[in-house]
Amino acid sequence: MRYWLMKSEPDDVSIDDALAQQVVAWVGVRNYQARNFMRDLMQVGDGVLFYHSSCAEPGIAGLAEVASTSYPDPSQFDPKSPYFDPKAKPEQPRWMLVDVRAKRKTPLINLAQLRSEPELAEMVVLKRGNRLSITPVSAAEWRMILKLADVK
DNA sequence: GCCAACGTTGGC
DNA sequence: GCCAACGTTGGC
Repeated sequence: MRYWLMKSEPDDVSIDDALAQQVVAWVGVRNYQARNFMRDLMQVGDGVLFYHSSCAEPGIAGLAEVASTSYPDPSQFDPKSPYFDPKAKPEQPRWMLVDVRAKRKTPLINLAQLRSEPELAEMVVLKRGNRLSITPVSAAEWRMILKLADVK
């Protein structure tokens, strides 16, 4: 059982969209490290912090969980998709994804709040220059964030 | 295999 | 829109 932070642009898929759909396939990850997290480490039931990025109010916006093991991201094979990858072949896919089940919205925890918590100082997502869209979260960080979100 | 150029991310 | 930081590409 692991914990993760997964970034989504709310203009694309917000926590509200995810809750409405219940389960979303996490399409479009095109970074090998993030792919490897999904492919090699994620297991059904892992905790997910749903993070809004590239928007007016970046921060943690909800809670979710990993709902499948990994499988090929179908968008890599679709020439009409912005995520199309001409080098990917169905018999040898490059990009994998998992399904994510949205669980609940939280009061938005913004970056200033996250940075103000000494216990969260080592969070990967807060590290300078970090651009990874999926980052590991420790059990202690997870508990701290549930506390900040006032989740019992 | 090096590394400069280029593209992308994402907060501000 | 700016720009720092970082990943990827491709010529050599």
